Amino acid sequence: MRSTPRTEAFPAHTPAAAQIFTTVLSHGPLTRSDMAGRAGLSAAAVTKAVRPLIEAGYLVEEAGDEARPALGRPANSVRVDGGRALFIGVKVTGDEIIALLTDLCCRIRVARHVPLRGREPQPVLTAVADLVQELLAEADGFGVQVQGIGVAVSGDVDRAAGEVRLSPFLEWRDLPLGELVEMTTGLPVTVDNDVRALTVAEQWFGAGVGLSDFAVVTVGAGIGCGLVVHGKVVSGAHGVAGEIGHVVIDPTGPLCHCGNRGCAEAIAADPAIVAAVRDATGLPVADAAQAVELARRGDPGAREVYARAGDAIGRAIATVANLMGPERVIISGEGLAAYDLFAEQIRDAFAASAFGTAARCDLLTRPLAFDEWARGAAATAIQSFIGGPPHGTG
Amino acid sequence: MRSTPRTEAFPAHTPAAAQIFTTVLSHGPLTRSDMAGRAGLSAAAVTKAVRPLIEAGYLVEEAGDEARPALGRPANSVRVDGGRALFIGVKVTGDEIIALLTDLCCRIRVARHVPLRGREPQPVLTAVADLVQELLAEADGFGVQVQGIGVAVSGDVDRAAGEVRLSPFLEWRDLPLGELVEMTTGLPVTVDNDVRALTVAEQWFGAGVGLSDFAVVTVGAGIGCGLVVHGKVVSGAHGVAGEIGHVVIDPTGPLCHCGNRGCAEAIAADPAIVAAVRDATGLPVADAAQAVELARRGDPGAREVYARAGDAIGRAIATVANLMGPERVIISGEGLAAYDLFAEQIRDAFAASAFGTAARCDLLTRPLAFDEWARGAAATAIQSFIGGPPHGTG
DNA sequence: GGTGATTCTTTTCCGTCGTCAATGAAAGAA
DNA sequence: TTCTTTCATTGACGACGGAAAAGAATCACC
Repeated sequence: MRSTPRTEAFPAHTPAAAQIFTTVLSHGPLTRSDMAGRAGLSAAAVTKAVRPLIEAGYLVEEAGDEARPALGRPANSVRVDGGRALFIGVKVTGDEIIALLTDLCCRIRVARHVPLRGREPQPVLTAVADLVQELLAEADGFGVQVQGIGVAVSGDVDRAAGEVRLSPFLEWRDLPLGELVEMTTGLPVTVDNDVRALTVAEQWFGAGVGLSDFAVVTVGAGIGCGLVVHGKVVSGAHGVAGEIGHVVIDPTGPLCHCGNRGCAEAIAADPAIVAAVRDATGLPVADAAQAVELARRGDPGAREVYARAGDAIGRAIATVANLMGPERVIISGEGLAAYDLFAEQIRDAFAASAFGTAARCDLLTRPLAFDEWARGAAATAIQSFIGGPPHGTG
Repeated sequence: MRSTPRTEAFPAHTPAAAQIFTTVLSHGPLTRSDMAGRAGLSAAAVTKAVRPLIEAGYLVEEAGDEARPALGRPANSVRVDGGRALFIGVKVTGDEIIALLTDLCCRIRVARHVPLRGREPQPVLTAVADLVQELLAEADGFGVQVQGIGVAVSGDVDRAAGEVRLSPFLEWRDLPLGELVEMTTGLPVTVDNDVRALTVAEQWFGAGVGLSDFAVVTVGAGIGCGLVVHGKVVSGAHGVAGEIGHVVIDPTGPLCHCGNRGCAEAIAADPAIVAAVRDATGLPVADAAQAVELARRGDPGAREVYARAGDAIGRAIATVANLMGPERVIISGEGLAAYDLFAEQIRDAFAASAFGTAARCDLLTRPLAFDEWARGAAATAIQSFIGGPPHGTG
């Protein structure tokens, strides 16, 4: 039997140190004067912040011999030692659990997933605990301690309290998930909404690095949106934000489960597309993969459905851009498998609906690996571990 | 001839002092321990921050003899001395200029407005300069120095640079308005977008006090929206945000000047309403006042137009609520004169379209006096004068 | 009218953090 | 070798805010 995992504290005792560290984490190897510039600190402050982090092994000096400016003392780059700590990210969906072991740089070391039968908290918790134990065993193999667990769940999640307030997919309500997982694992647990977790991953390790205002739009079983404004992920006063799926695109459109007609989700989410393709073609299309295939083979009905979906997504994104003026929108999600089928419509609809300079916003697609959601969860765990102030603009 | 105005620096040398001051400014008279609690500082820090502000006359001790808890040393309340400094707020619209003299608490002392003939920068600047001179003369009468001028303009404004990048109403482009007004007045000038200015006024002096996430929606000649997220007004990466007017409500609706169909502005802004009422009734309705009157007298066509407008506004607000989860939405603007005609539809449409806990968001109407826009401009001037970090959550 | 209890406020001391300016270090250039 | 350039470190310093203790103002009680 394994002894209870021990976690250690991250040695960033000052806000500046945490800021320096996240800067290096996001922007790869940096020289000390680079850090000073990006973080808006003096060189002296950087030296003082970096030393304990190097001593603790979280940062390492790098023999940065690339493209020196040939004059003056060469700069010493510093980078994060990803192998210094491990984290576990868990994504719980309605029918499976995905769990990852990642390093401090959020690089995936091991991935596991198990199908899920029941949705009661009890069996789900047991399955999560089992997966976590497996990954902890793997971590032992690396000889590195796991410092935290992130759990991502769709729905209304209170990260600070570690509680799932309402998850329609899982039919959970007011579940102190963080506490429960903490009890079975003995590790610090961060619970967050899945889209927000993905947004954190993009902000720290992805296409949102260095941006203070951007959005992540996910297309798949549902349509979601994570927002970063003023350098921080938006949670909303009541814990819910980014509900782009229920932006009404066409008041005469199909009925949505929320009760309205023509929500983006009722037009462009996978179930809606499958249903619409079935309607249009009369064929017994069972899932999104079949719908995509049909469209790729040129079925006009199916193609039309995808065109409409792309239009809806583009207009939903334009709505976000008009309201918040992000610098970039990152489009992601399982639904991107069909991107070739609606890319044009998304861009056209966005261009037509974005108003004024909002149209300057940069649209970026990012194919979503199946384990990306769990990676988001790991990112929240890393965030909690490092603590300190939220990611700045640098 | 008056001597060149001299402005003084605000004596809040530490961020904590500025925070304390804005807390008192927004939350009225406060005892020192109240401030400490709200600002998250120690009592000692409050004492140290308050003293220089009292010495400089910006704060004054108040004989707060109301409802003492009967035990212990009575608390001394402190409040802002509004009369300590004056500010000028100017709102430039397509056909008139409104200028206000306000005190430090943004209370209006004197209001002036003049019609505007040309829209060229030159005559507008002259008119602004004349109005400002008049108000400076009034300020002399109070024996108090004017410490800054705020100018609010619709369109794309870069506050930091003091430039109007694009104002469709005024047909201005890349105009260094701040610099120009500063030259003619010798006072520090803050230039900002009109809706954002109004939002600042609500955040510091209105219904947004103490909220870290809220929205201001204005209904009138256009439909606008100011957003506060994480305690700061959202400006967007490209200077534009809150373009709620071009959220598409009904893709089959009337053509909007932006080129799309069924934008909120194309349904619910004054010109759209007037046009629709004309269409519906066949009467030569000239302006919003006549349309309102017609509807109030029970004309079914006009009533229907207002009902549709209310529905559009409610859905636009729900879109904002779904995306950013504000704690409150403040509805304002000249269009509120017709509030009785569409209040019900706004609330119904909002309730129907707001998803999940976003519906908990609190809808508040705030009748807009004609000079409220200029007051927003004054608020931005006050904000610039005080400097320091943006308004916190407290 | 003391004396004590209670609460608000101020004072004093102290630790922390980050900047400034000077110094040291590592290269290439002259 | 010596100078120049750039990066990095050091130590002195000052600003800021917190902890704790003292002071102040009131009421309750004897």
